[in-house]
Amino acid sequence: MRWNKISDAVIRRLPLYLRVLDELANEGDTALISSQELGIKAGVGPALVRKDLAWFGEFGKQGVGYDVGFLRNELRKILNLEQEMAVALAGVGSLGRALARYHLKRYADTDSFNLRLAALFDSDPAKVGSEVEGIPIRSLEEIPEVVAREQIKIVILAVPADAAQDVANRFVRAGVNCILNYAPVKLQVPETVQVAPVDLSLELQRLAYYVPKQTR
Amino acid sequence: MRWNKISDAVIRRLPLYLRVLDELANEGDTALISSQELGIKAGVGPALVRKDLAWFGEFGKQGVGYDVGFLRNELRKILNLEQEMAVALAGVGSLGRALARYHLKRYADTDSFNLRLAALFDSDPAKVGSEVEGIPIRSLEEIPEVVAREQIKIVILAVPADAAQDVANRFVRAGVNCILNYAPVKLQVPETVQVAPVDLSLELQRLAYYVPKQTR
DNA sequence: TAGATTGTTAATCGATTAACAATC
DNA sequence: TAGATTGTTAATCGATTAACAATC
Repeated sequence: MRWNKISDAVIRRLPLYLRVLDELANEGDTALISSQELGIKAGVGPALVRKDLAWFGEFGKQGVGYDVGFLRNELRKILNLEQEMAVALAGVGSLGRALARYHLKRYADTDSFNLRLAALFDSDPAKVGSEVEGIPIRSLEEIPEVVAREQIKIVILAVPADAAQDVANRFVRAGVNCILNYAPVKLQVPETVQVAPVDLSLELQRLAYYVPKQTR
Repeated sequence: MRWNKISDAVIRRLPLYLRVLDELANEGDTALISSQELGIKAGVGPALVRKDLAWFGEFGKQGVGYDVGFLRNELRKILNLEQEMAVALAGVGSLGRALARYHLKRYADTDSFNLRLAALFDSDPAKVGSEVEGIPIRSLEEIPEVVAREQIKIVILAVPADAAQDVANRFVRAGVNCILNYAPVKLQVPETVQVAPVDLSLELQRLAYYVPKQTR
């Protein structure tokens, strides 16, 4: 299985398809689905659904469609969701704390996502040593050790803007190559590292453009 | 000023440019900037910077570049950021609460964004009536009245997945046409309504794809 | 004036859609 | 077999990049 350079646009749609398949699997009454139906439920054209899936193999049967359970399983394999994935959260402010709770609650029981919040980090010595939801808060110095021990693969950055790059660097040096970044900063990272930026202010400013000018 | 159908890809980059200009304006020592420099700082090619800006007018001078203060001001006008914009937050769980604090803190002093968190809503009768950061929590029934009175233009949805569509509908009916959606649900809205989806689990599942399989 | 950089047009690149032969 | 739907190739569409004349 060596899929060189599949466009990120494709990868972004796979979790969308997976979500639809999860729902169908839970309801339990649909064993087969066509690219047509899957597309409608995921908000994607049927041709694009087939093209996306075809990058990874031949998962369907002509004249029949895709087996829900089988395709779901293949997507889980492709997306690397079969094994437990350890995640760290850096920055235990109010946002970080909320994200910690949110993730714990949300992914504890999600069928196709085996996420484990394995560590919390904060630069504030007053916080280090205390616990959130039973997980101890550690200092930034412990990053290399804890990342290695807990096999952490993804870090959620919820630190202030001016600390984000430094903290990101620490995790990258420790071997983490996936960052979910809540800080309003464009992180400079090596090509091998993937960043998912979640930038509230950019989104809100974008939305403001669509507010009708008259009534404003 | 009637700019018909400018691509959303363009609109998404404007807040990026604005952020760079804000920083330069704060430092105060750069009065002029070329598309080259602006592009580097925003992570965009210089030709694209010029093309994006040219959709809205001729803001630069040949051989000179763009005036930082002037361009910043024009972008603020284009993005509708000159006047205070009232925002509501629906769903005062731990995530909603954190977002409320986060927004209040972050945008209280940001120079080019005049956002006011004008109302909180929650369906839980036990929460209705209490306050967060001095803002009372209201019931969903009060949406039409409060939206009209407070001139709310944007809603941040931080409600559970199964409530999201209903709450969104209520705000759309009340006249709100911009939604920042934290619920892991694809909202069905009229064409006139803009949704910015912030979907943690999709992002995390996407990142998981890039986790090296060997070490996993 | 000479040098620099814009605004804009043409060329390229990539992603989506349409079409259809293969086949279940 | 007939009907349906895949996997895939070709056509279209849109967005980015390159190039350059206009001009400060």
